[in-house]
Amino acid sequence: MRRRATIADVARAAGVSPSTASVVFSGKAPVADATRERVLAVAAGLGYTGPDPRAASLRRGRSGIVAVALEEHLRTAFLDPIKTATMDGLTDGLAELGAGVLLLRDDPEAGSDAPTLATAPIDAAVLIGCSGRMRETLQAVRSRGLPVVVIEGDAGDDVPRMELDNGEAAAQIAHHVRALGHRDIAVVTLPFDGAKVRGDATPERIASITTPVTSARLEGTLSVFPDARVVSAASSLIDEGLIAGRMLFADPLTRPTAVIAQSDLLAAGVIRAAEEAGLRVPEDVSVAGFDGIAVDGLGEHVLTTAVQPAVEKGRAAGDAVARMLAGEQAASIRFTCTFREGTTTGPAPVRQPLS
Amino acid sequence: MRRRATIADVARAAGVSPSTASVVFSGKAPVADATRERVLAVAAGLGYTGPDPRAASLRRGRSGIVAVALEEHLRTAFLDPIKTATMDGLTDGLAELGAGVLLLRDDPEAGSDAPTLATAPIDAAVLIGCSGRMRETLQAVRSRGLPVVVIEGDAGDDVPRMELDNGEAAAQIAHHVRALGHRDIAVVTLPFDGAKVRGDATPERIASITTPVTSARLEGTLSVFPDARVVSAASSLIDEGLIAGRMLFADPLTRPTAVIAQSDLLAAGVIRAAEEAGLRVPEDVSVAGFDGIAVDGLGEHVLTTAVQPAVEKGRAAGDAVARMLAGEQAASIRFTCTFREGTTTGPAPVRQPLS
DNA sequence: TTGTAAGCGTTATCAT
DNA sequence: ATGATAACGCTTACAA
Repeated sequence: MRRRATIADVARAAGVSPSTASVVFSGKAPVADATRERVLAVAAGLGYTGPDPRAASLRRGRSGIVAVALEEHLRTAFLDPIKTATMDGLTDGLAELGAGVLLLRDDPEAGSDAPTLATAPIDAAVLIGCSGRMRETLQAVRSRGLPVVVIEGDAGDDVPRMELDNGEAAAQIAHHVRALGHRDIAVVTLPFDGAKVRGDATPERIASITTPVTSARLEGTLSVFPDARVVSAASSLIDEGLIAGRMLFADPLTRPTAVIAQSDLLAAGVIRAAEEAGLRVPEDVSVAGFDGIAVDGLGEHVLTTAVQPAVEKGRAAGDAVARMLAGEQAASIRFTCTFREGTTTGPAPVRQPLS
Repeated sequence: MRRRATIADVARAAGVSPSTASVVFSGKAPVADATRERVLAVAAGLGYTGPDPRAASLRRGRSGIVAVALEEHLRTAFLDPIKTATMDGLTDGLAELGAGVLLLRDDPEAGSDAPTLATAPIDAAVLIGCSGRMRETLQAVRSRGLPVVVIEGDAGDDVPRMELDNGEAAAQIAHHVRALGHRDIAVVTLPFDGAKVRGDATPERIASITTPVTSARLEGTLSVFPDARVVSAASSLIDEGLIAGRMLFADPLTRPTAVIAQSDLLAAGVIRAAEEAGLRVPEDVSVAGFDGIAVDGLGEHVLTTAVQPAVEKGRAAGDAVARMLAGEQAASIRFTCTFREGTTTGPAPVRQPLS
């Protein structure tokens, strides 16, 4: 087989100019019916199935592709209900714009030549959960002049952000817990950074948190409970909450009466750990989450949590990209979480005085 | 601001040829350190951040992007645990190959100019759950000479397929149910086609099923229970199973003693419907699923089901694409499901004779 | 190690 | 309604 036919071949065989043939396929200008028929017939005969998208996108300066960069391994992202809900809204918003979604990882393995924000043929980028490490790649994208929108992250003041009132919502949960009489509190946090460290956090480590969501929620909680014990999880998974919960409930004398988890999945794990330790929720220990998703395996419990508008966040990001691509300005949007009191928090138990 | 700097501008300003500048960025040939430094410095000065991916991909003939086409709306796909598991394996396999994943819908709305298999700058395509409608688009891709792999679908004999032994596994479940003494059976199927019709199916409709998974599993079941009542669901969701279950359990006189659902989610819905109708599972009615995923809200039940290797399926598809891109042949693979007996199937209840 | 030159396949512009 | 032509920005033989 010879080389693939091009639009020039088709044009020549049909006895028209390349521009006419091009127009037949793009429909961007009127063409005589007879001419179109002929071109199409010739194209079919040559096995030409339409313009090469690579060439078209070079010429047009648009590829019709928007990158969605995730901080973590894609496998992890798909497991996170909040991310999928956000993606859902996002793909919706982008579809209206006529763009496809290219899934990208923030940090492709060094050796791999997988596409990155800097090397992929994209028209714009949406970063989900952008933290420090992403900054320099981001710089490359921005200096290419491509629109960038950030969901739950910080990429500088001139990059539109779609974010939550994480601090306020976390504080609201904390207030609720304090109003119930709790004084011995533990916080189970989302990851501090890419390092996936697990366990009790020192003040220094807390000061060095690079993940904006983690630090905003933590600040909200600590504003109410400055002395809370802080334990970080390596990712937002039930199993991670389980591990953290086991740590917290290991010593009956020092265990908290309430645990504030930074995600519903973590909270579900903490609850499981509590039950494993023979503690009743909420009679012996209260547990609160964050996100407002449906969690598997919680049984009859309804989590006390902050419900976030995840789909709307994604859709708003898509809309912002569309606007920027159209040359307009796009503003940051701050979404509001809704506090939901469930059945997993209750009055603080009365401590037995040490006789 | 003037037009964006190109590699030619950089080369000129650095006093080298374009090819040298190109090599500095691609690293495909040795360059004197001094030269590289100079080029890089000049590039930085001009705000040049590397080759335009669109131009590079035209020249190279590769874009580094593989399309993953889903039949349904992305939102729906993400809700399906099997699809996410498959995507998980797939993105893994493709990452090794160094390709990005472009999420595509099979059937973009007519008005939208969203990219399609025919118009996106892709190097290959993976179709998940390809049914009839996708065929013609597919034709365009194949005649562009791009590798195509299909997961759970049929795109012609020369397109490698990653599939399950759906028929055998379904038959195995049916045998299990029959061995328990059941004779009054209902099947709750996955969608027949894109139409999302719901309810009792006529033989004609059954004959016209275009979704391969649905028809393969159904044939397996009918091979054991030729007279089973067949009810189709509009999609693989717990709520759909619930709707189907309500239909089945509406009339105590005609209700089946066992329901074979084509997915675990549907089975979970059927179980919920049974409990809603005051029926105990499995004492009054047995329910079996398909997939082997963890389902939310099943309580203490362990579903009797066929466990499929979803992640492996995806990864194998990624590997197949890699092989085809390397010019090798890729063969179809048929994965085997594992029957798992749970607690949702039991002996058929003894019918009260009508006195 | 660096330079020359020839495209990659398309589409926008401007005539005709 | 159609045609001629010039980019779009880069890469890679091949030559020096």
